[in-house]
Amino acid sequence: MTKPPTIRDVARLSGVSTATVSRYFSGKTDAIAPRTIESVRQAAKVLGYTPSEIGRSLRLAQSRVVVMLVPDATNHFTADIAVSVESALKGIGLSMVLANTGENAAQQDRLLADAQGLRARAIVLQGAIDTPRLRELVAKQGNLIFANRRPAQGIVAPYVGIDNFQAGLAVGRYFIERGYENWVAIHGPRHYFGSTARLDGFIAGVGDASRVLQFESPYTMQAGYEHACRLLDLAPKKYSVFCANDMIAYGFYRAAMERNLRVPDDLVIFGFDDNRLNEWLAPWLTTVKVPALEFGPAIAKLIEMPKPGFEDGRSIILPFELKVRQSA
Amino acid sequence: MTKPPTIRDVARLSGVSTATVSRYFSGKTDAIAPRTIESVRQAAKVLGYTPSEIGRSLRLAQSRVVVMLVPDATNHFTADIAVSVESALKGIGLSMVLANTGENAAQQDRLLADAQGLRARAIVLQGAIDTPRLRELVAKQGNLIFANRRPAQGIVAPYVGIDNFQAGLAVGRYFIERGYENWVAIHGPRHYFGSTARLDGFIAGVGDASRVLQFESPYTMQAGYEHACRLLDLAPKKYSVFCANDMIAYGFYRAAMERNLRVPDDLVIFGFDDNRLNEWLAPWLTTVKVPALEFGPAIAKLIEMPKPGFEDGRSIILPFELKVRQSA
DNA sequence: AATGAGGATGTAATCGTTAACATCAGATGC
DNA sequence: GCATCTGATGTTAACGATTACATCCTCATT
Repeated sequence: MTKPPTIRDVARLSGVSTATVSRYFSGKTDAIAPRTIESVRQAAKVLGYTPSEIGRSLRLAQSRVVVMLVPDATNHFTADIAVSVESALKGIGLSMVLANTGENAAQQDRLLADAQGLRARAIVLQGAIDTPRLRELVAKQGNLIFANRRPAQGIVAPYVGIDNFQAGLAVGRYFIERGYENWVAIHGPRHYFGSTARLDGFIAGVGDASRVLQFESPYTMQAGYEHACRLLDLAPKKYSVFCANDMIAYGFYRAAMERNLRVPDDLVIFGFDDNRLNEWLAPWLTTVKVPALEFGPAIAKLIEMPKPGFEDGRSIILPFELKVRQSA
Repeated sequence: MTKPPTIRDVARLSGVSTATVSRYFSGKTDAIAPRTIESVRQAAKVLGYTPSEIGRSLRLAQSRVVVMLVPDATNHFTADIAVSVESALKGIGLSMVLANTGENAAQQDRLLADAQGLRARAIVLQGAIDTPRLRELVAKQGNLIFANRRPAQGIVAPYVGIDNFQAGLAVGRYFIERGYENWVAIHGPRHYFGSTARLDGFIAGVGDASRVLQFESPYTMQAGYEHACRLLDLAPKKYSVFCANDMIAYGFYRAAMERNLRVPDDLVIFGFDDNRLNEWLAPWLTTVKVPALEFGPAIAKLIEMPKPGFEDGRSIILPFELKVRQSA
């Protein structure tokens, strides 16, 4: 209704200068007389004053906002990472803005511009698409952090996440070790950095690219379902399928169920991420566990690091784990 | 690295005043000569200039940020609403900040203060907890919007969502119609406004409160699971269970599976929300469909509405739908 | 009593943008 | 030729906070 009280209103009411009020709200209380502190506190309370983050940001040329760009906020794994980051950031006094790129390069670039406009303290990208604008921003701002997928060749910026190649490798080796046949890899979109790292690792693991059926796929249940339908109807076999994430695996599984196929007797399915739904809704899914909740602290640490930390592209590699369950 | 260019830098480079540059970036281009437009455009591009949202917000005493407070961002239904709102807001030039209250009153109040500090254009609450601070804010700022759960008695603010009482009523009537017995209601926490509206509706629907076993529960799978274990072990019966949301229903179902109970022969389960996972992972779940994707446009409309819209607590009631599947 | 130290507080410039108002050049009307 | 108008652009005072620097006061010291 009425516009919010400013530092000046508080100063006037408590009979001090704006400088003193500012000191009070920036925690420099040991330089203020106790009586003054009390009177400022009172006045602020009476007026219902909250310092304007905007005024402060302008003055300090530094906002407390961190922008997180995600390809799909309804992906449970993505959401887990976002929650973890948000809560870690709050711990160091920062807010998180979440925005969806919808796996769309133009949309991503628009959002990057927005983030720049907000003078974001940092920009965290879960699944970035390689565009000129992105490269420009990395070079000029140097406050971008790549989460879960490494930046493309030639982009120097810190990365937080597992080693996707090694994870793919581990799955591939597991396939060999167990003697699985009819390998299928449903991998993520090629425009995502590191989306293919998993695939490359997997191929290195099984040791023979020519025997791997490869499909490029969006990271959705729908896509997994469709790939499965095509595959299972055209050339039914006992496939061993490595899916780029759990969503794709869910979709694949559903198609298999509809055809009365059983895991692991008629079909082997591997997912990736081990999002928290698995425990409840897909306790059958063998997958690679990525520690979603460790992203927040790692990213917070990176942001608090003095600038040089960004510039030399320091990264934090998290551990992964093969989670073997019924489907393999 | 280097600090970002300002409007002054652009003005200097293109040889015009800051006012002209400002006009260009606020879209008042029809008052500028075409040649000037071009030179400003060029200069901005060369410098990589993006207007500072902070400077603009300060000057306009109005930010373009909308804060959304959610009790649990990893709940898929919540995430769907958030995505819908975010995308609708982007359509009208606003950004969304997402924050988790973690179902915690103190945390909610802290976040409300943060939102106030950001001078948020609006604050959207998915599941608000009734606190003095909340009431104060509603009265003083008048820019709060309640989503999915109505505000408590005495709080006048717009609401977007279904009529929870009517939905509960429909479920209760369906129970009667189908002749279900052994009614159980696992309802949400009492401190959520409207959490009990569903329960009250349900009781009105079945018509006899004394025959309804009631449990208060957090909105989690874990909680649903635990309630189910206790109930099914202590006094096994063919229960007909109305869960406060789908998560609770998932947990309940898992416990039932572990005991080799089948739906609907040994057990009837109703969920609530019909989040998008159901289609893929829980195609058996009977539930009340709440149109998550309609929240965004509705909320955007409310925010664009001139102030009086807020003040008289105008609301948008969305339709719901009983989605009967295998579990009932 | 004069000096100085040091603690508490005030003054004022500044951050990047917008917009009301001022200015100015050229076109128009008489 | 002068007044007037119009369209393009410039000048400048905000917006709300922070902070370097200045000031003032009180004591302690000599």
